[in-house]
Amino acid sequence: MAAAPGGSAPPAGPGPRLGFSTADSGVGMSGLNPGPAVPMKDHDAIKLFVGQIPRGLDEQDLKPLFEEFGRIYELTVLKDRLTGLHKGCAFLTYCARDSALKAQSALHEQKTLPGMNRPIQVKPAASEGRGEDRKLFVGMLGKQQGEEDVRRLFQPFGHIEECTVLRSPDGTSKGCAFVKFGSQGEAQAAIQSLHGSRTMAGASSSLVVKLADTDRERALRRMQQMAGQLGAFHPAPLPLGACGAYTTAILQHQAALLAAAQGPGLGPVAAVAAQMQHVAAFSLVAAPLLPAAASSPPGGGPGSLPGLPAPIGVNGFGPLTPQTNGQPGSDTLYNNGLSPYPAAYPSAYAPVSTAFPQQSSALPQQQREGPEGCNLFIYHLPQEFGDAELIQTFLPFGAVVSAKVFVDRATNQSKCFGFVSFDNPTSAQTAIQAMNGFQIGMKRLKVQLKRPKDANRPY
DNA sequence: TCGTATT
Repeated sequence: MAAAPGGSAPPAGPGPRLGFSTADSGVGMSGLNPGPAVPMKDHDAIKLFVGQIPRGLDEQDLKPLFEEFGRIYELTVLKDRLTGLHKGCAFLTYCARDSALKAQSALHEQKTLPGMNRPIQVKPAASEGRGEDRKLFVGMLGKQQGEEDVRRLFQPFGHIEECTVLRSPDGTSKGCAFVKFGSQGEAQAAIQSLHGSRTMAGASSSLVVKLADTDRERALRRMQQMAGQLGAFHPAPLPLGACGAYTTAILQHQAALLAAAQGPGLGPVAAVAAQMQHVAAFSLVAAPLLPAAASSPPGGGPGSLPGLPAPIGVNGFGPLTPQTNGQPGSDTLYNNGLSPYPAAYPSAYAPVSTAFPQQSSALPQQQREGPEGCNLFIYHLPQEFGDAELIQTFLPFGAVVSAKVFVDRATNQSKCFGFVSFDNPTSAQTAIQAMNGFQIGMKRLKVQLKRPKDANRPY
C-alpha cells in the first residue's frame, strides 16, 4: 500500500519509496486504468547524475527543484546499501531528453544548495554509456583530406554537429578526425557502414571509425604512457634521489610523531612502524642517506627533535627489527594497521575509544565531519597517500573519525589533498602543531582547520 | 586547495 495513494491529490504517503519513480501522474489513480500511471520517457532520455546534494534532502525535497524543467520520470537519492546513509548525490531521469538538457544547463555548477560549499552537479550519469556516444574517432584518413571531405563521407548517416581534422602545428593533417553526430544512432550507423569499408588514398590501412575515447579512457591512456616512461627510466640513478627524499620525510615524520607524543612511549614508534610497511623496500636502498636526514630538523614544522633517539632512525631502517620493546615477535606491529594507538598512547592522546581498542579498523568509513574545530584540511599530500596512510599519519594525535584523500575519478590518482576529522578540537590542534609545514620531498604539508561551511558565502 | 557522491 505504500505505493501510489489512490484517489486524491495529497501524495503525502511517506512511503518507503525505492527510488520514488515519480509516478506523480498528476491524477492519483494508480495502475488500474490504461492511463499513464507511470510516465513514459523518451527513448533517448538521459539519466543525469546530481551531485552536491545536502544530506538532509530526500526525493520529495528535491522534486520541486527539478520539476521546473519538465516531468520527472525517476529520481533516486543514492544511499549506502549497508547503512542507508544519504550519499549526497542522486540519479535523475526526465521523461524528455530536452528537459534533461535544460536542467543541466540551468543548474550544473550554477546554484549551490543550502549548506553546501560547492555548486550542484547536474550531468549525464557515468552509466550513460560513454557519455560521448555520438562522437567518433576517424582514423586512417588520407593526409590530404580536409573537413569537407570528411563531412561528405559521414553526411549520409545523420546530422554532423562537429567535424575536426587533427593537424600538426604546421597544419598538415594527422590523418584522423573527430566527427560528432546529433545522436548515438547516427554515430552507430556510421561505424557500421564505414569502419574498415575502404582504404583512403595515401592511407596505410583501411578506414577506422570508432567511438572516441571518453575522458576516462584518455586519462587511463595517459597514465599508461607515463608508467611506460617511468619504467624506461627506472634503472637510472634518479629514483634513488626520490627515495632519499621520501625517506627523509618518513624520518621527519617519526620525529614529529615523537615530539607530539611528548614521550618515549612505543606509540609513535608503532605508528611509524606501520608507515614503514609502505617504504621498507625503499628504506634499504636509501639507508646511506639516513644520518644526514636525521640530523636536519624539519624546518618550520614540528620544530626540533631534542632527543630523537638514535635507535629510532636505525630501527626504521631495519624494518624487521623494531626496537619498540625488544621483543623478537614485535613485528606484529606491522600488521594491524590501526591498533597500536589506543593501548600505546598516553591517555591525553587516546581520548575515547580505549574501550574498544581493536575495533576501529573495519568500519565502512563513511566520511563524516567532526564537530566544528575538529576537521582538518590537508594539502600537499604525497601522491601515494591514500585514506589508510592519512589515517596512520594522524592517528597519533587523537581519535580519527574519518580521513579522506580526494581522488581523481578518471585516473584514480590522488589529488594530493584530503580531510581528517577528529572527535575533539584538541586533537585537531595538536595535529596542526605537529604536522603543518611537515616536509615531504620538496613540499611541505599544509595542515589547517577546514573552512567552515558558510565561509565564502554572502549570507 | 576545502567532504568525491555514479544505483
